[in-house]
Amino acid sequence: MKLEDAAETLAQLGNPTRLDVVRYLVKAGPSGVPVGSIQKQLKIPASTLTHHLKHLKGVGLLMQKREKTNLWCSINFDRLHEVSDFLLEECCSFSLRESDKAKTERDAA
Amino acid sequence: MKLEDAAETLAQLGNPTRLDVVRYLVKAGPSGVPVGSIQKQLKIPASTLTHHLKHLKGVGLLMQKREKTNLWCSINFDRLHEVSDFLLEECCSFSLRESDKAKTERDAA
DNA sequence: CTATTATTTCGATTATACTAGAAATATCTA
DNA sequence: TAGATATTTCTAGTATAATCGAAATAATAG
Repeated sequence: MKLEDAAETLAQLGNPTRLDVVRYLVKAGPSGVPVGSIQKQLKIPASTLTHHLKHLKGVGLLMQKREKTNLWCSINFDRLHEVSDFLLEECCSFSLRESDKAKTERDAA
Repeated sequence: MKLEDAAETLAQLGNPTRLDVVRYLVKAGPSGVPVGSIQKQLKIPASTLTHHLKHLKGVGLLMQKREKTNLWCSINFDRLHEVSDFLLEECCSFSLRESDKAKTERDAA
């Protein structure tokens, strides 16, 4: 994942309203939920919600599928994983080293 | 981690310049690097860099420690983990289910 | 104390994002 | 087709962020 893409995706996740939506969609699971359910559950005005969904779709975090009058929304889990992986690239080995240091210090005490 | 804090932290990570800094600090490891090194390596104007470092410090992603004329910067790995954990809370079980589905489909074929 | 290097503050410009009501459109059901 | 429900577009107000040069401050070495 390129830095610019990761930054853009993280920026979209960095809005409280959108993060709330994402969290809701994660909990909803792969089958997803209609736009209207999100709106009612999270109490977001319809136009505001549409605006945010467009953003999430724009960075590939959101998938949509129409069924009758409802538009079902679901999270793109792979994308979410890509972003969190970007955040942690390389860093796990370092934090392990930190943990080892801490452990070593405890052992020495 | 509270949603508001996660959103604020993600928003700070969602700027290309800052994410570049974070990536650089992650690679630098726990010992960190001086502000000036970041500035030269990533070619960010000093005042711009100070501005971004303030943001990163504000959400607890950056730790600083003065040593002679240099101000050493290092990433707070724990904080980075907290954020990525927030992104993935609950979602791993779902993506496992998806993997299981995929596996099931492969097995059936 | 002076010079040097490192970092921050100030200030101004420019651009972009958030929010949500009202009206418009889309999709279905009867 | 009419009526109901779902979703989007339009629009406008308000707020916040990114950028960086110039000047100011901090910390040290000689």
